[in-house]
Amino acid sequence: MRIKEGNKETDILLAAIKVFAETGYHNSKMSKVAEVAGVSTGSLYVYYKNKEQILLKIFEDVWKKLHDGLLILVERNDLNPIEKFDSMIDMIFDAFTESQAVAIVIANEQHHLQFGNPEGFTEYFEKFLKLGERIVEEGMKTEVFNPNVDVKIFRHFYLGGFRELITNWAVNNEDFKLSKLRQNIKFFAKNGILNIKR
Amino acid sequence: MRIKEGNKETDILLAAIKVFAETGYHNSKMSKVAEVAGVSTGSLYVYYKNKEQILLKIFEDVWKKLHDGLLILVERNDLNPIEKFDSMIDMIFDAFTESQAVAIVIANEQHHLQFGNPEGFTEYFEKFLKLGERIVEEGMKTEVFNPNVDVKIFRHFYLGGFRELITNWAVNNEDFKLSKLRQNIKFFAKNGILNIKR
DNA sequence: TTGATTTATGAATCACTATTCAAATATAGA
DNA sequence: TCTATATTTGAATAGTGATTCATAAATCAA
Repeated sequence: MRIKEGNKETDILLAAIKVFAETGYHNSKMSKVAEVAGVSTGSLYVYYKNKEQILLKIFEDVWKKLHDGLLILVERNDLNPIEKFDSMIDMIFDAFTESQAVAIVIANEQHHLQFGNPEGFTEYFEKFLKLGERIVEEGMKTEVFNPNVDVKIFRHFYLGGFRELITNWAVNNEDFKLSKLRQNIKFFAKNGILNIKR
Repeated sequence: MRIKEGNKETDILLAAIKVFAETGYHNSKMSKVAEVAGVSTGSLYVYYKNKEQILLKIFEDVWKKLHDGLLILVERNDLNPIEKFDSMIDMIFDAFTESQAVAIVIANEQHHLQFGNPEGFTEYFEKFLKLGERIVEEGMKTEVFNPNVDVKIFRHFYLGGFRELITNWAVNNEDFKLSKLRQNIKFFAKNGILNIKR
């Protein structure tokens, strides 16, 4: 019996993230991924069924991690909705600023995956959204959040803004200070949802 | 001498918008575009240099139209910054809700084009952004807009939100009422920028 | 009607690259 | 050491689809 040397599965995934981020999924060659991973092209197909499955794995990992984190947050009862909302933004922010390459891949390919696979490309993404909505709806019940805001519209709008901003940071990170980005995003998001009497 | 019959150039562009919106630029075949346009594949190359040039033309048309409209708006001196800001949102909203297919193409391919062509994929997009910034900065000078907001961050965030929302409307338009979308977008955008004393 | 010129065609070309698979290699246990 | 089994390899395959170009068709002017 022979044992696998090293961890090619991980090597391949990391290489794919790097290559996809640099040249975009569609323009990335499997041979390049293999080269960066330090394995043969044949090995790619030992660990992944095909090119698209590699991309899906990248997404799954990101959204699963976010989902699991958010699940814990939602179920805490020592925090009020505003505190949860604030933590949620931090959580998303941290997940995407942890790796510029991952941020770029997610931002660039989410659309294709999301609308290309009608059944939903990863269950964790859908579940993650639902959890986020729960936090917002909790806040609406106690009227700390504006109950007139449409949750679905809110979610699309602010996630879209988030995405665009993070991509631009990832591509041109000298233009943005991360601390300022975080502060601005929180400011925008809260202004959009807090119930403010004027 | 022979005169061209009909307007194949336009037919091809409209067909490309339709096909690209349905299957995504990368998965769209030139033969399909030709079929929908009712011309031969050879004709595509009489009117456009290659596939990418067709995509670029779609973008150029959209951003040029928006740029020209915004230029007129910016230079009016019978409107204050808040009124201009409001009109600007209407203008963008109308441009993208006019054609679902165009909205989908723009939303899906803007990233690839924007970051694939470092010199800027269309001058009109850049100029359009500059004009928008001018409106915001005017408002900051008179302090009707919050001068602490970073214009660049604001712009990326709200355009990103806009984009995400419009795409989802274009793909699943039964989920969103257009009037409600417009109202919500204005609410979010103004909440993000207005200088409100609390 | 004819010839010149422009426009349109679509089969053939050509480049590209994801994927396969037969062979080679490495390891563990006997 | 030797054999069985698992792993790795990369050249060959195979499918795709953008683009080309020789040919045909249409129009106009003479």
